[in-house]
Amino acid sequence: MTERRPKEVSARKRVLSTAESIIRSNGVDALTMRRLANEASVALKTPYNLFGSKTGVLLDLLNQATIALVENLATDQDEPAVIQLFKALVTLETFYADDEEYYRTIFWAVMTSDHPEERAAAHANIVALVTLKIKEASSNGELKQSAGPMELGEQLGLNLLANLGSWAGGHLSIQVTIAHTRTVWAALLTPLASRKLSVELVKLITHHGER
Amino acid sequence: MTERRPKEVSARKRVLSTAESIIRSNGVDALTMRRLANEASVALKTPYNLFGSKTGVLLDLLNQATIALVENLATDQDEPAVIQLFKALVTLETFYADDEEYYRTIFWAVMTSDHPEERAAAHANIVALVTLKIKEASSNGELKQSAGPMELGEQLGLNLLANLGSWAGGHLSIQVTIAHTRTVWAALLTPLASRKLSVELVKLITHHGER
DNA sequence: CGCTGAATTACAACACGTTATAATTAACCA
DNA sequence: TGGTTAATTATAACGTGTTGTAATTCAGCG
Repeated sequence: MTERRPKEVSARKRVLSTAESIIRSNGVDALTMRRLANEASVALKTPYNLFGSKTGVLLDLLNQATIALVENLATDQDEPAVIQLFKALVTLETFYADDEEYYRTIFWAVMTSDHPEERAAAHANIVALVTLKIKEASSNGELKQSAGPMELGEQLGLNLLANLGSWAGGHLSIQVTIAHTRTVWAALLTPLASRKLSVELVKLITHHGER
Repeated sequence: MTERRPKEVSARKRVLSTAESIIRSNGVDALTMRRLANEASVALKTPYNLFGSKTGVLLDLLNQATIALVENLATDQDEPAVIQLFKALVTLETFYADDEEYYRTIFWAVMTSDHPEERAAAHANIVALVTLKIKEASSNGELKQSAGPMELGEQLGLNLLANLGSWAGGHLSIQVTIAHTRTVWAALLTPLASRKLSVELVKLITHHGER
């Protein structure tokens, strides 16, 4: 019943950092389980014990990145919740832009894995997060009564997710991707925003004309 | 230089219909190249000669479906181009809904293939199609001058694509997916629409409150 | 009819993700 | 210190997509 950790932990770290460095230097196609095991100095089976599958390894890398991203999200609680959402979009953009190819790669790898459970988790998380903020905005009087916070939050969250999916799979930069998301969010929220909020949203939506 | 067709054509048809029936009866996971070759009474190498890869086979199935879909798109040229776009959304929805699991499967298979060229093609196609209609709308006076047809068309097309990607990979129905697309399209177009068009768009956007 | 050349075939093989098996290692506890 | 037990190891194997090779088939042409 007692769990043994020391060796497993170090092997775990070694596998993860080896995976990351292989991806960084040679791309995700170069990441084979045999090479990973060799370079991490573990048996082929060990990554399977620790992470369950190749996707499990990549998911762990993605989770690491997501944790680091969420730490950067420290929001100013005094600001309107809707504005916090838009600022989070900026944070996300600059975070991913900092190492775009790497994040794109692991995002795509997890997204296209056969085991759909992992996709569903990340999916539900982000929608819940956005919905939470929208509810907050709603109870703060930032939005008109006619706005259904659940549907609105789901709509915004799913839009972000869908766009990130396109980003991961394709040839759009994270900047363009987030710009599209911002435009759609602004277009959806503007008709529902209270007067005060509208002023700030108009600034955001006018970005569309440029570029 | 002369091309021999008879045998190749029949083999081609046999491979495609066999692939389709395997997917329909046992899912895409059951579609292995060896099984496909066996049931199509063809050597393992033949599908590679004809389609290049497994993804090539699936892409051909998707193209078949797309051709059938486009035939259903026969639009009423007298209507405003923007309204034609929204009606095309309805056509797409009912077409996919008719056999949702099958279309979802092949869509996903092509979308997540390693060879990205195939993705890029479908990608460019749909964006071009939407952009064309938006340009038409613009020169018909359906949209205000401030609307940039290129960016707007790209934005709408990419949104549709991103949402279809989510649909293919996930657990959202095609109805919900298209509803989201319709809402976003309406939200983006409404501020840019001429007075006459606005009236019709308002009807569409009010779908959002329900369900 | 027989020839030619391209398509198709049968067969083997490769690298991949993954799993099974049995032997080995090493942390924990008495 | 030595025994117990779980993790790790080495090794082999399976099914997969894909490719190479050499033999075979077959439409078109003289």
